[in-house]
Amino acid sequence: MPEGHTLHRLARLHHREFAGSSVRVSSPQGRFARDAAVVDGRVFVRADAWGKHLFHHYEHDRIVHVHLGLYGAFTDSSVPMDPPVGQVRMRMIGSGFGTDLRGPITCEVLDPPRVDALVERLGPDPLRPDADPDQAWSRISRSKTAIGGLLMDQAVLAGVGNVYRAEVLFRHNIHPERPGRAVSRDEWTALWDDLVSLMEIGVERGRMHVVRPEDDIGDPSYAKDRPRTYVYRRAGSPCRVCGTPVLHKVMKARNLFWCPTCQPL
DNA sequence: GCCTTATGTTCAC
DNA sequence: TGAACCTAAGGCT
Repeated sequence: MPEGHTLHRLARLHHREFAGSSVRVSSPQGRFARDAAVVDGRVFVRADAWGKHLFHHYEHDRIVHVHLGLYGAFTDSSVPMDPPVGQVRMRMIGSGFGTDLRGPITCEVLDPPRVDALVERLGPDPLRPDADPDQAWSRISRSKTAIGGLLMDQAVLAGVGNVYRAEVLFRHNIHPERPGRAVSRDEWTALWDDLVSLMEIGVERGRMHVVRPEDDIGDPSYAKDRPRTYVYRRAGSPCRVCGTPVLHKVMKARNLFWCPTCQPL
């Protein structure tokens, strides 16, 4: 589930497993081969994440930038690793830990100025301690755009994706199509604080957990492999709070879900 | 074996 | 606004 929490969890894992020693980096599939050769064998200094972007900092100012896109994923294993299976864009082998990256939308080597330029285009990330929610508020409070769209705009807020978008708006009884400037300052503060805690839980558990215990009532048809949610992917099912069928529409090519009773316009 | 689906982004029109 | 793109899994035939 590559929303911001996934990338921060990966950054934490990669930092723990790779930082401080050299890493073998290759591209079994070939598409990252030229860049892999640049960092192969260098010392891995640190990993960090901003929004949905992951950065591996190697010695001598070379940074591997990864964006998972819709279905990129890392598969971890012990060392020695088995021969690569499928389309492995990047293989990393450390001492005792290795990982394969498949299906990212971006995997490239950058220098520090290019990383700075990239990060400059991103809004505050609720998972970063230095994040300033006022920066997002200044955009939201002046915008006619729907809050559901603004939360997904990485230049406004970095790291929130379609699931957190739907769930946090439900938790605060805000209709996703309400204009940003019709969101009050207090509502925004509450939304931000909630995103911080929900996404931190996501990092800790490696899985989204957004349903309050008192609302976590049975839903036997719910697929095991997706997070238990209030509205995301629950179109037609009764709202966990009021029982009204959850609504769905496609908005700007993304699936949007909400409860018309709990989230009146 | 083929079709659909997905938590995202970018580019063309 | 729609299409394209990166890949794998699940449901279907």
